[in-house]
Amino acid sequence: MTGAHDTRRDELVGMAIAVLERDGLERFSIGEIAREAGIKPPSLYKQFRNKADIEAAMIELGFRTQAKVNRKAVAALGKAASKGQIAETLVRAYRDFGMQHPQLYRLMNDRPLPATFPPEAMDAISVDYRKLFTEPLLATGFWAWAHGLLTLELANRYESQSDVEGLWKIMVDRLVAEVERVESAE
Amino acid sequence: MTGAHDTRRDELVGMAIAVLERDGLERFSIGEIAREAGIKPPSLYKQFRNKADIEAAMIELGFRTQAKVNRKAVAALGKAASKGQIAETLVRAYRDFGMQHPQLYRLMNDRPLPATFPPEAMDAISVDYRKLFTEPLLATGFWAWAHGLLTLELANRYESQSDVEGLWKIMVDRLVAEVERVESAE
DNA sequence: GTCTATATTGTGATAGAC
DNA sequence: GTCTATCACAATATAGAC
Repeated sequence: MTGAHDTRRDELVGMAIAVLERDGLERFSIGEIAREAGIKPPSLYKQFRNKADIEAAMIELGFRTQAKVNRKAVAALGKAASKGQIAETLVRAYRDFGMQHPQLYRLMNDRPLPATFPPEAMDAISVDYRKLFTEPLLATGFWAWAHGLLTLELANRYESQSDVEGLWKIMVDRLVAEVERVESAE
Repeated sequence: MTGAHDTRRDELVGMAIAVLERDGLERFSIGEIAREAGIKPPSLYKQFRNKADIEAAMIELGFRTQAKVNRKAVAALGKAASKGQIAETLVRAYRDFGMQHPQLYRLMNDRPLPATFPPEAMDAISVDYRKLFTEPLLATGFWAWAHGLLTLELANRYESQSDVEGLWKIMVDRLVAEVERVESAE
């Protein structure tokens, strides 16, 4: 989520995400973003209209990053990868992203998106999943499953940590069976 | 969530939940709870230590209510109900509870539970699900799926509302197949 | 792009009287 | 169980100079 930035705005968005992860979604504030950037809070208003504007930019960067890591993970598999391998890899990447950016993941997914949110940012992700299924609804169904597993993991809601891997395995096994069933029928 | 109350404390917890649903998780406050109850904010501190204490009581009432509606829904099926019918009914009750108390559902499930949270409140729920499975992890897996479907529905994250019913059906069909497979093997 | 100064409002919380 | 009075802060945001 860090790296080279074209504009001051992009740079500040990256710092805002760092602050979000450090302080948590409920506590992160304009003031702390400014402190992180080494400036005073009013200076932020030259780049962003208000706090919601900052959050929208953070969410957008989050989705773009997610799309990038997905594409990279699948590309690393090579051309000969089966649909099942691709599916498994995408789930792994999804979980890893959430575990590495838990607060950003919450910001991105726990409430309705800003009304003005650009659809391209999300289309870049969903396209990865839909290729695996003939029935598009099935892609969304398994996405919801992964989302549920991940949010409960992030919220520390499983009784024992040792169960977590098994829970993901149950889901991935069914996902792989589903997409390979489709593949063999082609 | 309303009804007879034994103590002033219970009464205030019910009002706090009403305020939460009205104002939303991000905005609900001590001041608004007091206003709803027709008292001044400091009076609340005779019944609760602090805001976290109020939230813990709200969460606990939420889980107890959920356990109650689950038990009621299953009881309404009668003794002859199959495991599949019970499973389908429990999913319906889970979704309905979330849709009727969206903000409370978020409070209950979107972050780690208070460290001091009494386990009985949640055990009363999980017991309903575990009866359906021989493998206990499978119950948690389908719970996570329902949770994912519900949170995305509450966050308005599906492209079209018409898809929502289909998504739940995909999940319920697989759940029913799973528990009836177990039942027929008994 | 940054600052100082300031407005405005809200927040959770305590002390102590009735 | 309720009140008044008050604290101690922290929040987002604006105006206008450099």
